Parts: sequence; structure tokens; C-alpha cells
Amino acid sequence: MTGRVKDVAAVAGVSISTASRVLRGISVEPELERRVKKAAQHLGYRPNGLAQALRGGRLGVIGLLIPDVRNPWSSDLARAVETVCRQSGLGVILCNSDNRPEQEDACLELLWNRRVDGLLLGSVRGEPPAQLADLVGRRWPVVALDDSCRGPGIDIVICDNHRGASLMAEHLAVHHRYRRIGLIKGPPKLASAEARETAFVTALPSLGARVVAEAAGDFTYEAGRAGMSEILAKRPDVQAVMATNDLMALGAIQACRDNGLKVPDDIAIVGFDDASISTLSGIGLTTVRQDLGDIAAACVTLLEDRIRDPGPARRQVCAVHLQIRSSCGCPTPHAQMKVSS
Amino acid sequence: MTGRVKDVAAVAGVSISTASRVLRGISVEPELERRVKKAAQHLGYRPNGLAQALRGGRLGVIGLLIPDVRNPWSSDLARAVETVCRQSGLGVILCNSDNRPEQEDACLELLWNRRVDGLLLGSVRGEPPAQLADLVGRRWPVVALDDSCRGPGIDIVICDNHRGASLMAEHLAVHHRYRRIGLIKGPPKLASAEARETAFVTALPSLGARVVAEAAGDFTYEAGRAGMSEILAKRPDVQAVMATNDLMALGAIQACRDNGLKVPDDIAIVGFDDASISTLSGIGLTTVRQDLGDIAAACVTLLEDRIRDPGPARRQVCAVHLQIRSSCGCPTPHAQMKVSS
DNA sequence: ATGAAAGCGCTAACAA
DNA sequence: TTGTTAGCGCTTTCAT
Repeated sequence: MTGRVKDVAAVAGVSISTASRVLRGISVEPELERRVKKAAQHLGYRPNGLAQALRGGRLGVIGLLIPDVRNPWSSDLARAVETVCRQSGLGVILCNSDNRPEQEDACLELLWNRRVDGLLLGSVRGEPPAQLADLVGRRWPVVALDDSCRGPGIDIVICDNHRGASLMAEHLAVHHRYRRIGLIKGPPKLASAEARETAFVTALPSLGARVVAEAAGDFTYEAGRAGMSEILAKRPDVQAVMATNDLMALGAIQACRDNGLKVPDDIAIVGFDDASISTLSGIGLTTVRQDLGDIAAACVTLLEDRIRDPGPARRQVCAVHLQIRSSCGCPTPHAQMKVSS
Repeated sequence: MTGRVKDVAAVAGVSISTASRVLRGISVEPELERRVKKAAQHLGYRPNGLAQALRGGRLGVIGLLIPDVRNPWSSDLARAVETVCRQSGLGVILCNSDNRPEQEDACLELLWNRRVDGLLLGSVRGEPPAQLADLVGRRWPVVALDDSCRGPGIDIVICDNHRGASLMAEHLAVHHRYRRIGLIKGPPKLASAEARETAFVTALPSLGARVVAEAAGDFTYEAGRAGMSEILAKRPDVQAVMATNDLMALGAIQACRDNGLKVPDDIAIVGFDDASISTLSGIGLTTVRQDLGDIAAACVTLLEDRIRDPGPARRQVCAVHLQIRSSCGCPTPHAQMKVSS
């Protein structure tokens, strides 16, 4: 298909193994090295990663399994992961599962067939896919982004959901003195969502506030909208609502507008994630920021560790902090929206 | 690493090639076939795609190069491409270039090193990356999503930008009878954007309207916002504005709000793309719909054709149609927002 | 220090 | 039909 080591060797007039050594940066007589490099350059030689991987090396590609890359948080994650990976010379195969077990299995099959070096699981709710246990058993390196997907050979990276929700509770109850608070929940069986909910609900009472209305949700815009309407119907006197992710918060803001309520004058809405897309609501969304750059870096580091040698499962928690904008009722410093490109 | 053909053969008590044949669905004596299948099942055998590809087959992975997957249109595209590919058993390696030549080159290098079967170029503005010519010269299958990236071995798939813009011009000028119209342009050197602009500007006069103010843009939310402000400052009497993509249209809507203008009561704003994220603006965005499912399917088909045999470059134009919602001033059928998950 | 040769897992041409 | 063998491009002993 293109220049091979053999060709380079032939042009340089050396043996294959000498050429290979030079190409791999192993010490060789200077004169030969020069000739080989020149030959490689001349032929536009590029190593065949497939052959290298087959020989025992690594392919230099990992899989990223998420529900849907169109979801703002997922695309932020995909972007962050790809950036980190590219810096390590790794490629990323993107797989969308729609949270459907059969699609998850199909993706795992695909990735395993290509002997991808490892898997980043940004997806799974509740039970891990059936295939997974088998693959992990075969020493396939896997890092998951939610506690739901725990297992012996699976590292976990998450942001500090508990702390994030607690901070937000404090901000709403102490700083703003809101008393009657609403909560739009995330998908059931998703540990991250549950952690946010529990921490939030638990933290409020000791701060003089409480959750007076809850709505179910599944992290979609529509769910946020519906959940908010439901809460307003149940408790028109609610003063602030936290959605367990930003996309639902945007939906909630829209629902408020639909009901003739102004955010944050009439009601405060806050989210969780600090997804880059949040600015599209036209309002500065107060939220809990998890730095996906950090998270992606942690994931890739753990994955590479595990690629090198198996070891026991680890769990890493990344820091979060409040990202205060205006939707909570705080005054807005002028034009603090972030560019979303 | 895991069961190989050799192992399957050993367990089944047949030769390697017999096992290989069964695994590849080639006719074999029923009894042997049964034994091989049972052995494969028992060992959890999965073919090693690397070895298959090295042997002369295909890896079953393509590259997708886009500027930034966080951009709504890009993530819609990535999703559509991945969906189509999965149905063909293809994996997709995602690469973000940020429109930076050095990143584009790094991505191409990565993809070529892994001997990916082909490349989908959803990115390049103006000059194609330096590497590309070389790789295409080596018969690497490439399909581009913009006319900017023309070349002998490069197929092109685009939506009918000309028709889309003309339809929109007609809708605004004839149906709504707007006379003074604004235009927020796309990135220079991007053929798709230029086609939209030219068609739009050209179509209006014969319909009794004209573009009274233009603003430069680069397809980002911020550009839409800035462009709109600029247009409003220049021509406060503008009746309708088309942005050459949806994200800028959302920015434009925000700018209108910032300036105390209601859309569509005071001014009409329309976009182009029908990105799934548009609903987040809280208003039904009238836009030109390009069906990314169709486009992705066309891309993958062309790519697979070209993988099979080179042939001359082809160019395929996909249909568009008006997606009329409320931002142009048309009455809204109740609750026609699309779920964005 | 350099070259010859084996082998990664697989398929296909050839031989039996 | 089935089995033996060569070889995809590369790295790595092993011998020189």
C-alpha cells in the first residue's frame, strides 16, 4: 500500500532490522542512520500501526461509549477526551449507545474486534452490558464515568457529585435564603444523579430550607421542561429549583418562560455540569462546574496505567466548584457569557 | 490475548484453515462445522480485526475530521455518521481540528498510521491540509462535505445550499413580504457558506426585497450575536435576518433580546441547518433543513464505493427543505418543538 | 553493530 | 473437501 520498512531498507542499502532500528530510534552507526532516515523521508514512510499492534504493541486507539454525542455534556466529554488522547497519540472511536443494551453490546463487539487498547465508559446506567464482564475478564482495560458500573477490573472517575450538590444547596439556602426548593431528578439507576439528589435533599434541612417538590427526569431538555411544569403546578410558591444537569435546567427555564415567570426575578433555576452549551439559553446559568479537561485527563491516565499493567480497580474523584452566574439571582457581572463555538 | 483460530481448530480437532473457513461461513462438512462452531462458542472466540486487516482486508474503521464536536451541527453530523457506520459494521475515529492546519495534519497522521479505511472530511476551509494530497495520491478514500476541499480523488457530498437559501429568500420576501433584509455570513473560504450567501443575496431583488445590511461571521454563537448587534446598529429598520447557520441564528435571537426586540414580533430571524440543538433557544427557529441522516448515508456509501475501487471523483447533492416554525413570523402550531436529548 | 529468521493472527493459494 | 504453507508489515531474539 505504501512504503514499508523493507522498502526503506532496500533504498538505504541496509538490512530490514537495521532500518527498523533507526526508525525506532535505536542506536546505529551514524552513516547508516543517515541513509535510512533519508530513504524513509524520500519514500514518505509511515509505520503501519496495524502491524505494530499485531506484533505485540498497542494500536493506540481507545473506545468511548456514550449515550448520544448530541447531548451537550456528552459532546463536551468527547471533545475533552479526544484532546487529551491526541496529545498522547491516541485515537478515539466514538460509540453512541442510546442507553440501549443491544447497542452497547454491538459497540463493545466492534471495539473488541478491532482490539482497541481500552474503553472509556461514559454511559452505562444500572447493569453493565453483558459482554463487558467477559471482556474485563480478558484483561481489557476499562474506565467508567459513573459508580453504577462498578466491577473488579474497572477504574472509576467521577466528579465530586456530593460536594457539588451540597455547595449548591448552601448557596441557595444560605446565600439567597430560599426556603422552598424544587428538584428535578436524573435518570434512575445512574449513581451520579442519585448522589446529587441525595446530597442536595440531605443538605437543605440543616440550612433552614427543604425540597418541597420533586420531579422525575432523564437528563433531557424535554424532561426538564416537563418536570418544571409539574413542580410549578404542585407548588406555585417554589422559590428555587435545581436540575441535576444543565440540559434539564435549560428546559426548566423554558418552562418558566412558558408559565410567564421570569428567571431569576420570579424564580431561581440552577443546574449541574457547566456544559458549554448552556449559554444558548440567553441567561447565565448558575451551575456546578465539573472540569471535563481534568476528568478526561484522569480517565486517560488511568486507562494507560491499566493498559500497562492490570492492577486493582481504583476510583478517582475530581474537584467541582460553584459556577455562579445570574440564574440563581446573583447579580451578573457584565457580559460573562462564555463563547460556545 | 484471547482465543485464536488456532485454538478453535485445536479444540474442534480440525485444521486451522477448516476452522477459518467455518468462521468465515464457507461450506464445510456439517459435522466439522458443528464442532468448530461449538468450539468457537465455547472459547468465546472473536476474530482479530487487526490481523484480518493486515492480511489484506479492511480494518472497518473510518476517520471523521470536524472542527469541534461541541458545535451543534458537528455533533449532529457525528451522530448521524456513527449511526450509519455502525449499521455497516464500521467504527468511527473522531478527530477535532479546530480548523487548525497543524491539528488537521496530526489527525491525518494518526488516522493514516492506523490504516483507517477512509476519511470523512467535515471540516476543511480553504486549502486542504498538506498531508491530504499525498494520502489521496496513495489512493486513500476521502469524502469531503464542502466544495472547498475539491480534488481528483475526493468525492463530495453537500446539501443543496443554493436551493435552501433561495427557498428561504422566497419565504421571507414573498410569503412575509419583508423588504429590508439582513444577512449574517459564514466563514470566508467555506464554499457552503458562500453558496448560501450568494444564492440568498441574488434571489431577493427579483422578489422585491434586498439585503440592506451584512455582517461577517464564523458559524459561532458569539458571531451571530455580534453580527446581529452590528446589523441593528447599521439598519434599525431591518425586518428579517438570515444567519447562514443555526448557531449564529441563536446568537442573533439573543442579540435581539438584548436590544429589547421580540422575535418574531419585532424582527424575524431565520437560520440554516436545522440543528437539533435549536430548540434550546426557547423559540421555534425557522430554518433550512438538511437531513444529516441522508448526508451521512451518502458519505458512507461513497466512501465504501471508493474503498472498493478508486474511480473518478463524484459529487452528490442532498435535498433540503424549509423547516418553518415561528421565528420567521409564521403562526406556530402548538408545541412543535423537537425533543433534544 | 548488523543481518537472518521467527512469529503476531489471519486468509488464500496450493497440495493432497 | 481438507490440510499445509506462505505471507500481510513489523519487532525481536538469535547468530554473526
